[in-house]
Amino acid sequence: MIDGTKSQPVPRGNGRRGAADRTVRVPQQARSRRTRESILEAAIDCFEARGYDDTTTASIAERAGIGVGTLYGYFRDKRGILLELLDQHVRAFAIVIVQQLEPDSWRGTDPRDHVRAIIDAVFHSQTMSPGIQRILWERYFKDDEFREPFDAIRGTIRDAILGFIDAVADDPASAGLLRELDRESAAAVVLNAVQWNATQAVMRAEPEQVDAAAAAVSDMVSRYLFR
Amino acid sequence: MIDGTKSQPVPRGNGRRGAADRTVRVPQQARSRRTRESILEAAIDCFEARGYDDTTTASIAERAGIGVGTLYGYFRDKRGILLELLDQHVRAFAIVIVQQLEPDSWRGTDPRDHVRAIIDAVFHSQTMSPGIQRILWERYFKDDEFREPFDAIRGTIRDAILGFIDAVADDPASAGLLRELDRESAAAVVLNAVQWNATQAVMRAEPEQVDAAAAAVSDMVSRYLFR
Amino acid sequence: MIDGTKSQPVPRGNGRRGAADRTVRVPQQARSRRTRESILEAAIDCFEARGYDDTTTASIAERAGIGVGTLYGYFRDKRGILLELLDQHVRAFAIVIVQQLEPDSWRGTDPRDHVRAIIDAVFHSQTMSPGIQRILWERYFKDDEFREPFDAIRGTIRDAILGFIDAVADDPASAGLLRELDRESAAAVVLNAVQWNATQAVMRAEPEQVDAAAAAVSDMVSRYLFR
Amino acid sequence: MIDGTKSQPVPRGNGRRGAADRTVRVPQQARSRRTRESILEAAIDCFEARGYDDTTTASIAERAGIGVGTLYGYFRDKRGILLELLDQHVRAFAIVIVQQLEPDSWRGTDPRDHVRAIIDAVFHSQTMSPGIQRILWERYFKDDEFREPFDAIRGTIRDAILGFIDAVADDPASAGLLRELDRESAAAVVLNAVQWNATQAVMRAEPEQVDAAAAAVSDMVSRYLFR
DNA sequence: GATGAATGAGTCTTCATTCAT
DNA sequence: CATGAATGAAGACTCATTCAT
Repeated sequence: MIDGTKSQPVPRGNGRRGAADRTVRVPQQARSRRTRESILEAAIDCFEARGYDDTTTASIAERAGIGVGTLYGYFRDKRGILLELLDQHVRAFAIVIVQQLEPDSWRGTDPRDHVRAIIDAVFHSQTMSPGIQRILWERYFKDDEFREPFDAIRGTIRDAILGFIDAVADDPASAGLLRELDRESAAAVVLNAVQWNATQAVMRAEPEQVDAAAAAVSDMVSRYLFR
Repeated sequence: MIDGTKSQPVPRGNGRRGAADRTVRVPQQARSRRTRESILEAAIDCFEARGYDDTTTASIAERAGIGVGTLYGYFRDKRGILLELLDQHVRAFAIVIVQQLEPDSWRGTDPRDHVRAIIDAVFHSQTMSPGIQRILWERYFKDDEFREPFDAIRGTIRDAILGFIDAVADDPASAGLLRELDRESAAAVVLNAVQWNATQAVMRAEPEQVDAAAAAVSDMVSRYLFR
Repeated sequence: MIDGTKSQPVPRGNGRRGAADRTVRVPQQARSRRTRESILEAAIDCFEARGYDDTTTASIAERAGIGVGTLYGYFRDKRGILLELLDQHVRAFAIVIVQQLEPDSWRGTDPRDHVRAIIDAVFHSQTMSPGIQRILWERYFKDDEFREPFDAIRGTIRDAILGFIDAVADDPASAGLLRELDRESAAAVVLNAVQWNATQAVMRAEPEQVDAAAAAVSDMVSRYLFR
Repeated sequence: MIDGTKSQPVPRGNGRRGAADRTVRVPQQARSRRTRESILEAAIDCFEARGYDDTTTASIAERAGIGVGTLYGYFRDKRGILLELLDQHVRAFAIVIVQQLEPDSWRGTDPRDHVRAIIDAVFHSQTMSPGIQRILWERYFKDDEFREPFDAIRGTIRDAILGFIDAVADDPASAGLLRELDRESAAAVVLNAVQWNATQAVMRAEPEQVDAAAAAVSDMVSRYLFR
């Protein structure tokens, strides 16, 4: 999905590819694709309602209106479904961020405004429902195989931030704007600061707080990066 | 949550109080206390080795050198043990932070230096082993009843930060040092930024990175709070 | 079972005849016959590699290069395939034995030499791969419906042995050669002794042992039957 | 069990000992021992009624009047129960045979009579119910880990037979009685001949046939071994 | 005739918790 | 107080077979 994108190499992959891929249908036909979608939707509903561990594959299948066996035709196992959700949601999200950080996206505007805009977008993007987000984080801490693709995506974003910082430094139009920094660390620190504040904001989901937090984080990051 | 509270009564307790406290002994006898300790130690070892869900109560009991039944004399259930661990470790940690943020601890010194010192301490405090920390976070996202006391502690720290900011504002010696801020939001944002960066640093555990990250975060927070 | 039968109509068939022969095509067309063969070959490969229970019909179909559904056009079910294998392999084997035991095959030669030759052939005939043989025996003990055709074939062979004994007794050229025996029991006992020793030899498959065992069994049987 | 026996080292063992023995209670207490027995009895009933694969652990537990979990406290798993049955039945049986073949058991009597007596005993010993015997053989062909202990026991018996043959050869009282033989092969061949004929006889279980078969096998073996 | 997606019944095993001793 | 045997609910996953295309 979002395949045309030729920019950043946001990491792909379902994990255990290639090995014993058994049956796992690769959906090309229309109906197949729709079945796959319905499973994913059903999974989201179930995961949000009862959490990952307490969701049975049977309940997902039932909600999707198919047999359990069918579900296993589309996904290797329960984790495979969540992995797909991670892929869909987080990657789509990451791609946007990465795109926004590319020079072409901001050249000509004030980097500070751009930072503010991106952070605002991060806070307000409802790409992912809070429920799934919580599940994703839970698995992040619990499941090593899950943390890997998750961290890969984080790494991609961090690199994009670093690229952004470098680009600002090199941009004549922004001469002298950037502070003296350990850019590597700065990129990571900014990523974490934004990510965690956004996560907390989304998880509490009080609209006003979200705006205030977004503003505060923008302020902090701008002051940190720029003079 | 514990919102107006300016004082810092670092929250106590085992969570589910009030229900039916049944047997759960409050150990006063020396031997009882030692047994309780040994359970906690055994639990830490097991949790770190295999994670929370994959640790059986039987294995904890065995490692502690007692019978399974005995374990249930000291803790309501498996979660009760982790809750206690949260209490012990996180509270101890929180108390130190809160203390450091009290006016008496820094009056006379440059607030910027103080911030740097505290953040440095947070990053380097080995209070909690990475393994347990990971498990604590996992439960944070998974278990509502767990999130509650966890957030309570976070609230306490955030309040302490807010108190610190207010104190700096009111301190004649620091006149004009503090930036114009939405202090409530600032406190929360700073807490999140520091906490998550520290967590990531500890979880990856590369010494140099830790130092660099600590420095970067200090820099960011100082620039944000102060002129 | 086929008791009085002196003639040797080596039993045919797929077993469950008469029920509802539904689709199961009797292949007359050339291509059909080849498809049937390819299924059988694929089944042998799969059964040998993973055993009967652990072989899926899907894997057989895949190896045969056809769809699962197609497979069910040629065989009633999974067991039907093994039944066919039993039929093909064991019957072919039985026919040879039975033939060798017919008077026309040995009249004129010393019966003792003939016994030795047949037993030698049984031990060395590679008619059936050890893998399939093991599976056949496994089903023999497990599946009543399977034991039936298997025992029918054994009965045929036993009858042939009995016929051989009788013929030797009646043969003027071998006058006085045969010992006084309960011929019915003798035939069964000899069959079992040869069969089981050959099975064990094949299953262990150590060349020298096979020769030694064959010689010993020949010796034993000859001494038993003849003066 | 039968521990005092200082003779032949009939192989012991439950297979997977030592590794992850988890809980598996070693029953010493009276009640424990009785529970263990009741599980074994229930298992025999179930295995005979429905076969090994079609017997659920739940049905065994139910018949034994205990919870499923309890069953797993006494046996590693379903196979562990059958392994124990193998151990109890086959070993007890083997020990008797081995004992009978020891010089002390027959010195002074005619070896031919002794052989006849032992073979008769083998055919008539109801040590093992036909149902379980069938199951045991089924697993023998199917389950590698099962074949091992089974073959170990067979090896022990074969060695005992070999010892018997050697003893007869060396016994002055039986001078010249033994035929010239490849004794190794002879021992194996005799074992197989007796074993398989006995198995078939038991599985068909027609009393007269059993007697006739036993007599015939005795005759064959005697003629083979002795002048 | 061929296909292969869909089906769903069926099973072993784990483990937190209790309670009789 | 300590013990540890007993409990039994609960769930992921497989695969032979069918049938609409």
